Amino acid sequence: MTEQLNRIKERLKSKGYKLTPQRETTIRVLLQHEKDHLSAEEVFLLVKEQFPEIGMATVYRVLDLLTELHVVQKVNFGDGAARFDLRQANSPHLHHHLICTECGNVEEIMDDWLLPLEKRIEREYGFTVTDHRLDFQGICTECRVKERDKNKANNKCKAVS
Amino acid sequence: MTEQLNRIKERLKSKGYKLTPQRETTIRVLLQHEKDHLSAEEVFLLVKEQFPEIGMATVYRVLDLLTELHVVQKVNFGDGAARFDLRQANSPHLHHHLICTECGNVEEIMDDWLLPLEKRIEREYGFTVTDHRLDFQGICTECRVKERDKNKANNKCKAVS
DNA sequence: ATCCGTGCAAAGTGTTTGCAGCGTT
DNA sequence: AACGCTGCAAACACTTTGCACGGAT
Repeated sequence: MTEQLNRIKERLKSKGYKLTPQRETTIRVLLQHEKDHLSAEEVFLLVKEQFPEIGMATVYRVLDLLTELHVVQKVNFGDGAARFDLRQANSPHLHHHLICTECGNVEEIMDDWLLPLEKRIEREYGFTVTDHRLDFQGICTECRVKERDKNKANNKCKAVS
Repeated sequence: MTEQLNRIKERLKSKGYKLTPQRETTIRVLLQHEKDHLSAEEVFLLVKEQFPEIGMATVYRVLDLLTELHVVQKVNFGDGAARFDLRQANSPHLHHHLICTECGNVEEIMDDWLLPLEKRIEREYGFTVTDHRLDFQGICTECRVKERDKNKANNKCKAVS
């Protein structure tokens, strides 16, 4: 984790960007919430706890910067706000998402399924892949159970009335 | 194409929605631009040509409706605006996208690569997949050529100065 | 002295909502 | 008369921008 932080600091410096307290705090927050998919506003609130003077605009600027440096990836799950996903250390593979359309929960899966496909795309389409994104929408286990129970209840009511 | 239109009309009716001129025109526009990935505003402008009184809000409402009916899918390529993709007739498979980060061009590929993965997700994660989305970002052939030429030019200049 | 980075407020953009009016049923 | 659908304008949510200030080089 400190190692990751150093790696990122290095990358900032090597591109001529300064490591300001705002930037460092933002990076720390992102590392601490590696598993979440924070929106800009969520990042802002978390950073504000440690650095109350910061403004939204700065957070947006830092997030843009980190996107440019490939430290995070901007993703969009369809709820109005962009979210930011920390990228894996030395790996070219992003994780994929299982997005539940009932409860909005997002689960990550880390399997590495797409490399063969990327090779094929390079070959067949002449397209150099730098990134990919694979999301599945559907119903998670919990919601399927809930849904089933609800239906049962409804049927009971219908039977009574 | 008329066949598709009828299919969609049927689906509207079966869910108790009316087929108004606004809705029909919007659907026609979407069918005519099957290959594009129109934003709400682009749809609006195209519909307006045939139906000048229509308002943006109506277009948004129709697009929401069609999303709900699984006629289109809302996608987001990261350029701020949602785009709407006509879904394939009787096929559960969506197409995938090759998005060029240089010129913004979006190419579609229709291969059907993900069905085995979906099965595996159902089995291993207990997650019922209803939809998926697979996009690749990278550099398309044309941009790679341009990039190479530009670099050549730059190097020439450096050599001169 | 210059330049980069910041905070604030204002502006911008894409999207949603409230509401009165209209046409069907 | 009730209801679904519409157009308009206002509201909204997220993001970007202009600008003056401050700190580091």
